[in-house]
Amino acid sequence: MTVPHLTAVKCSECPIRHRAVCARCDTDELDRLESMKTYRSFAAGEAILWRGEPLEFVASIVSGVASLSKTLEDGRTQMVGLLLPSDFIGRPGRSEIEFDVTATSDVTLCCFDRKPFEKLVDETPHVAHRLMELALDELDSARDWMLLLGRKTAREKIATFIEMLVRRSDLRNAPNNHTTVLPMTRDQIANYLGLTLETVSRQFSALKKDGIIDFSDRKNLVVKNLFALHQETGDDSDGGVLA
Amino acid sequence: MTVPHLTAVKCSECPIRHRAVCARCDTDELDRLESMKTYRSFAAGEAILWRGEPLEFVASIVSGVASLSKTLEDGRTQMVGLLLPSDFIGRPGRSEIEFDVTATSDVTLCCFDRKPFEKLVDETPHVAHRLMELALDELDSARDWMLLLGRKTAREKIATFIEMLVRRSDLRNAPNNHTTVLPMTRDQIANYLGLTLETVSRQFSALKKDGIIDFSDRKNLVVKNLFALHQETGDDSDGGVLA
DNA sequence: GTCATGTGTTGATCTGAATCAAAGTCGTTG
DNA sequence: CAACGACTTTGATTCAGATCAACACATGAC
Repeated sequence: MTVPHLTAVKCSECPIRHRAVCARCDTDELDRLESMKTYRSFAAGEAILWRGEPLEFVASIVSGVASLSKTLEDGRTQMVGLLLPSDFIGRPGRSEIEFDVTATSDVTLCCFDRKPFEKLVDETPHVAHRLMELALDELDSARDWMLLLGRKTAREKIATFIEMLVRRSDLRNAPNNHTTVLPMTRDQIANYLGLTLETVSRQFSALKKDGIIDFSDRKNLVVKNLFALHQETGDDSDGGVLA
Repeated sequence: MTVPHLTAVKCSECPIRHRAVCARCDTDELDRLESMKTYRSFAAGEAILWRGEPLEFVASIVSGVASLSKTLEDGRTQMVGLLLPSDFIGRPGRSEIEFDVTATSDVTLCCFDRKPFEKLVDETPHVAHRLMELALDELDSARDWMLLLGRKTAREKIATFIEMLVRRSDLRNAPNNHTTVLPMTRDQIANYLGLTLETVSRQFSALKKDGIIDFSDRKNLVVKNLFALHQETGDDSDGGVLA
């Protein structure tokens, strides 16, 4: 899978250098970080962190997709965030989280023990600064998602989702014929968008029938017309001839 | 209006000392802050900040209620945040915001010019730390709201909203008979909850009929049974006698 | 007072998405 | 390769909440 964030910034292989920590890659602290890191893997479906559990480490996604979700007492759940490669898990200064973190696909994390990581953060203001930026970015995207959940129709939700995937996974193609991989099942997409899996499936079928997207298989998606994604129903039957 | 946050922390009158800046109130920096502050007022309905506009100041709400909202091209809008007295407006290190800020009622703000405020923040790590905490709090409540918008029913949305108001406005009453003031119109509540104003009105009526809440007038609300707020429909007709 | 105007309630109807139900597709394992 | 399970599609039906519409109730201006 392509990770534009990693190739965009020329720096060594550890993702945390890029998104979470280092806007100024030539400092000493990075060597300290480097010596602290460990890798952990989780199988698809496995829990990474439970709500309320003490937070032992911070981490950066190396590969795979993880999700943040909240659950009501009766089992209804809503994803509240999606973590793609190079994204950061962690709450500077917090020891608990308010949501579950689950591996959506097989996931590899690059982890740092929380305590020494926080010590490092406290001692290097530009790293703290970078983490604040990340938190504000998260806040902005959470608010975008609130608009989606509260006011968009099923088709608009799917369109926004596809557009987000294209934006994050495909930076080099021509304006049309973008390619993406759906990183999750219909059920998980439904949880992310505040829909049911049936509605997600129907909307994909409708977009396909309208010639806006196409599937080579269940996961691999071609967007044939990015602009039309955001248009009305594409009810193009042209008003057929009188019978 | 009662502002529990202000009375809970014994400190001088400026709200920014309490929520945004100062967990350690005896430092010199506060005097610098004190000399920087100015007050601004906005009438109900007036815009405080527009999306994309350069951000000239940070501020703390002294009185009144303001809201953050996002709007789709066709006019559908969704509130993405509600600012009550002592809440903070501002994005350390950012010069723009991604949403509109509007005065929901008449509002008074305690403002600080952004540049000198940020200088102060850069020079005093514990203030930066406090701002990070605020950002993470915001993120947590944004995610709670995502669960509400994506998965809760109209009744549950109203119940959660009422409970939030009670929690923030009324800390000293007995477990039942909590009192609150609805700080906004039905229409604004609907925008906050991802509903229409008619649905909001109907749900209030239903809760009243079920004896769970009561209105002395349109704005003043008594919660007679906080627990029952979160129960099922309260369809208590008991299965009447056979006709 | 009465006439606007903004706000709130209630009723009737419609509709988009949920729910219920049945098949179809793919990948895996024995 | 057959049989199983996980995932997906599609159809029929239902229902919560939206929409459309009318009226009620304040408040303030004149």
